[in-house]
Amino acid sequence: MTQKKSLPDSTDDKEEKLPIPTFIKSEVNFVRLPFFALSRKDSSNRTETEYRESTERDGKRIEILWTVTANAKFGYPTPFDKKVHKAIESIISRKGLPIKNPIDFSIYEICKLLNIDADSGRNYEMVKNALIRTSFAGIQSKGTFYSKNDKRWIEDAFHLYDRIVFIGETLPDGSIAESNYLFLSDWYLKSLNSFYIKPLDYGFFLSLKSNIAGRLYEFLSLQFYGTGGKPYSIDYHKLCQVLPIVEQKYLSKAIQNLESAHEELIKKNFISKAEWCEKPNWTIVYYPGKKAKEELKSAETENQLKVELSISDGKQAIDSEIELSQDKSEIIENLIQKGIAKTTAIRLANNYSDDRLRRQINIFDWLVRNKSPLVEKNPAGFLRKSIEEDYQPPKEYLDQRDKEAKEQKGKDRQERWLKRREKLIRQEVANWDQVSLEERIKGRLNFWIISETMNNRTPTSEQIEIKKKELIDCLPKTDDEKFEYLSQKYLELPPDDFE
DNA sequence: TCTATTCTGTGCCTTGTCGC
DNA sequence: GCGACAAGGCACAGAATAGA
Repeated sequence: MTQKKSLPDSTDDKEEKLPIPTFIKSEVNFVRLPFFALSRKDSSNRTETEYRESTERDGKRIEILWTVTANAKFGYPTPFDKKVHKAIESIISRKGLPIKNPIDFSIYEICKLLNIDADSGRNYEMVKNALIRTSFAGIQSKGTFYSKNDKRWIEDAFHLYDRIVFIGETLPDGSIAESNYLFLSDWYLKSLNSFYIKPLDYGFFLSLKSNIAGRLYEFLSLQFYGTGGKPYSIDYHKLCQVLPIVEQKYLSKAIQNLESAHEELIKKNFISKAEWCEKPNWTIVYYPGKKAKEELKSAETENQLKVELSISDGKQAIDSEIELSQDKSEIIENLIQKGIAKTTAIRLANNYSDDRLRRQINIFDWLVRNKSPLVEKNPAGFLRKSIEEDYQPPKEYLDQRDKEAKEQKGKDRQERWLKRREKLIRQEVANWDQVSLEERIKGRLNFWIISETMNNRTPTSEQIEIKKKELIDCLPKTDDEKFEYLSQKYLELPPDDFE
């Protein structure tokens, strides 16, 4: 077995390759709305694709509908059929406007454009079947297909191709076809001729390996034009309808299904990133990459695209500042560190107040520190549930918190007293000279007299004068000595009447 | 217990090779 | 040129497992 040949790659340097136009003219309605299935399996299971939405037009709320129905015999248009259609668009793009029916083409040419073996009879058959399947798929539009020519949303049932006549078959005028002829439907043809087109890089489209990536490229290319190059957000549900892909029940599956396509588009710089937001309805935010911006710039300069992009009042451009606040980000980071999944952490942060989140995180931390059995088996699960149900803190937690609070209060009082004490002492140092020396030693002198008297050594007036002089001589001279001296007067513990 | 994620298998398609 | 066949890829579904 040789290496599997990848899907046609514009970078392949093969001989006999037909010149591929850089840009092809893709009709906007068919870029915006779903038509082809994106997987073989899906196309074999699918009989219909329905895009339904409630929107407001002219002040009225209306239901719009786009349905693609497979022919029972030929089946639903497949991803390969989509590539064949893109090759048809490529052929059309080489023709000048106005485009007229029928479009003559060769299957050889299509095979070359698809970069598949043009000599294989089987490939010829596949291309033929693709064109037949596409022409048999029925479309119903109720306010979804926009006719730029008529400036209105149409209500009609039609096909993408009205008729396909292969070489040797009879043409509508009775003559025998000498080439293959494709008759485009009226609405499609009118739309192309009224320049309701989105130029797409065909080489880039072919280079995308994932069918979903290819579909996202054309869809987002249009939407980025609508947002003026700003990020574009879309609900997952809606995206599933417009691609179309099977809608998943779980977020992880949804992410998994789109992951490879997103990675490919990021790798090829069409988008810089695709961000999933769980709230409100699994929203995906697509940020245009270098390639998308370049295309946008090119379309603007050429003034090629004048479209009415909005088919609904759904998600539009969003500003970049959808990012979370610093507080929320810190909380989310904290929750993730504690073992909660990122998506859940974001959901919790969005649903509950910062106070509640912080309170429960504090209780959780306390439980962990105290090796509580509550957080032994499934700590992250406990934390999530405690936030969701706003658990009351345990009694021990409250008791300890009260005790800590009391201790803290005592410490704060002590600190405030020490500051007050220092202030009082410094004030007294400053006012030192306002008090006489006799007054300063009065207390000590009296204390000495009482002590001597109690010991039956009642001092004489001469002895008192000597002691008085001695005490005055001992009084401090410098400010520092005065501060030290006065410190003895004020205890370090706050007095009972303090505050 | 419910929800989400991961793993694995299935069905279908594409591609290349080989032989008639 | 054509058919048969094998290998690999892809989207998807369901079972098993982990997490909340």
